[in-house]
Amino acid sequence: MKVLRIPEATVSRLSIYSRYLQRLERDGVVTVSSNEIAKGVGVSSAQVRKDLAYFGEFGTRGVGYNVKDLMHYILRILGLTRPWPVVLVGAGNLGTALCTYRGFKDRGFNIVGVFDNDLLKIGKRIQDLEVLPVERIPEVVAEHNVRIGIITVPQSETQGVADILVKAGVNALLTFGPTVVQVPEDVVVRNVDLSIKLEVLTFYLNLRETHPSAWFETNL
Amino acid sequence: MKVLRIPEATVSRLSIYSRYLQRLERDGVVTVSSNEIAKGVGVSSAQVRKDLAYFGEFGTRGVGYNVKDLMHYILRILGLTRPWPVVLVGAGNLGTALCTYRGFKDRGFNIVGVFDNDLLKIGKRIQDLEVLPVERIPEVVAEHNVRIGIITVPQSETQGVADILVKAGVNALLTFGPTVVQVPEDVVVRNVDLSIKLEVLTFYLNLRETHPSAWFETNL
DNA sequence: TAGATTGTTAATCGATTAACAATC
DNA sequence: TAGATTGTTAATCGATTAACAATC
Repeated sequence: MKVLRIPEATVSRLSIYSRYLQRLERDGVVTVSSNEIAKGVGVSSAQVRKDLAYFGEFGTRGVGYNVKDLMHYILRILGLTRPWPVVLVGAGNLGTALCTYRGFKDRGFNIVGVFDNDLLKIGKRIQDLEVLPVERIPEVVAEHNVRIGIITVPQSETQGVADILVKAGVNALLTFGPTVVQVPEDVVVRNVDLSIKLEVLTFYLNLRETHPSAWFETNL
Repeated sequence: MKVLRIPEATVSRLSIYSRYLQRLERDGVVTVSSNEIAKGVGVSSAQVRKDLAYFGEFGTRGVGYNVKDLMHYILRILGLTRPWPVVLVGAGNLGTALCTYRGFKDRGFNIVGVFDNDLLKIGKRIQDLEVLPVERIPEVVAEHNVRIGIITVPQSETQGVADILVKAGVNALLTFGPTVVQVPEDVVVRNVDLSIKLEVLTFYLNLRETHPSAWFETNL
């Protein structure tokens, strides 16, 4: 039984490599070395080769990698060679921001449904989508075979919305804020807590103020 | 020369512990053990004790930690015992979402200025703030002694805005999207790329589809 | 062939965990 | 004193890096 254990950091870096390769391709570059990729994105060349080695052999010794091919391989590893329909629950400011965020569409994420339970928001148009009541989640998820849900409702409602999405068949969730949601173990959840991000900054600023900088070293 | 090397994960966890402690305090809990904190936030109790041990001895052997005291110690470590003025550049949907996000104010982050260079947005009111032209960044940063800037402008303008902020005296930045900004080495930058987060999800979904699940194991 | 760069192994580094002496 | 839990050390685990044989 083959066991493949991939560091999450590797997956994130693959995503970064693929963007760099897209830029190289736009610039007409045909071949690239692990060393160039490494410099381009700020990691070591051994790291680049190791990350790729988890998934196969994509280069030519003595030559390097074909930009277009490698980009395509990585996109395939990340599952990005096909579009992913996504539903978004919570049509507040953050939800609206994510709906209009071009970075999603660029990578093949299509928001196919926006939901809210606020009567003032239902019926509103965001881009070319109408905000629908939460009750219609199962219908839209089934229709588009949606696997991914983004939850941008207030913290207190996040668990409830997660339950509805999971029941409807969604098996990957992106949540925001300090919430931790309980889901069946076959559902993947990732969370973005912007306040924690800011607190990493204040920790660092505070440390530098309270202690002479020469005395400390952090890996932040 | 004392060298203190703190894993960034430790800092993030401290932030999580402090929220959990706040909840306990609201519930009137006086004492808590590392084991209870661990269960409450989903890490090991050794991890909790180790994270705290970087900064001092906060507990009583045989008893545990005083909830209120420990919470305060952690907030002090994170630099959160004082308010932090923050400026936000980019008054689009994401910027507006962050301005109205209560999670920031709850942790002492006060947005004291919102800027944009779009004439249609300048003068608009977001909460109790008026959107100001980018030219006024130095003035506001100086007036409130701002150390932290959040950049929510389009990718192509991020570097330029970072330069303006750094020149104005800001030394911590939070950026969004796939951008990597160049800053002097005394400036701390953290980035949130929501698309990468989604790609971690698609990687996982894709892996499960393309390979029999029993054959693989990831640490995602 | 000489030069270059990959793929991979072994060494290193760093973070987490287990275990336990200290001590309330 | 007996029971509990901390603070800390040493062991373990896992990820990164250095180095080099393979090979274009």
